[in-house]
Amino acid sequence: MSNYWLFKSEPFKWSWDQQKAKGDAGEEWDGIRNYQARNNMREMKLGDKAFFYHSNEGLEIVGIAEICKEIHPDSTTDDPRWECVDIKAVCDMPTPVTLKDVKANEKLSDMALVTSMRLSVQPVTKDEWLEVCRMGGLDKPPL
DNA sequence: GCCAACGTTGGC
DNA sequence: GCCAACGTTGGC
Repeated sequence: MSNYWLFKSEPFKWSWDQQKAKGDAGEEWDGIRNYQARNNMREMKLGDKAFFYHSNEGLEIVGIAEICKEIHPDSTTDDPRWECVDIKAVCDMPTPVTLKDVKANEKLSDMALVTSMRLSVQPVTKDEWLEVCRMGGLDKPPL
């Protein structure tokens, strides 16, 4: 059974468009220097799905990505503590789901996006996954 | 650009 | 091992 996640990115550093341009090759999700975020990445399995969220600007879930390489050393540092996964774009959210939308939805009140504001790599429950996909206009959510 | 929240570091 | 200082994240 696959699990669900959410990756935050500041679009002026690494945007959904840039991620999509990488296609199936995917891209290393490097630069994470937070233990909780790294620990979440350690749990990820090939094929797990994840929301791609634009922080700072946009403040919305813009697309769905998939883990295409499991945990490995972060190539941007020699510090062995920091590891990461690779992800590739799967599809756009037909309608981006904004942070405002998430906060306004009672079903999503426990979502880490709301409760752990600063965590940049978060777990998403299956219920949350389905609800956000529904809000985003995805009739057939990737599972 | 501000600043609150919160994670990390380092002195003791 | 506590906790103050400091740095970073991210919403507003």
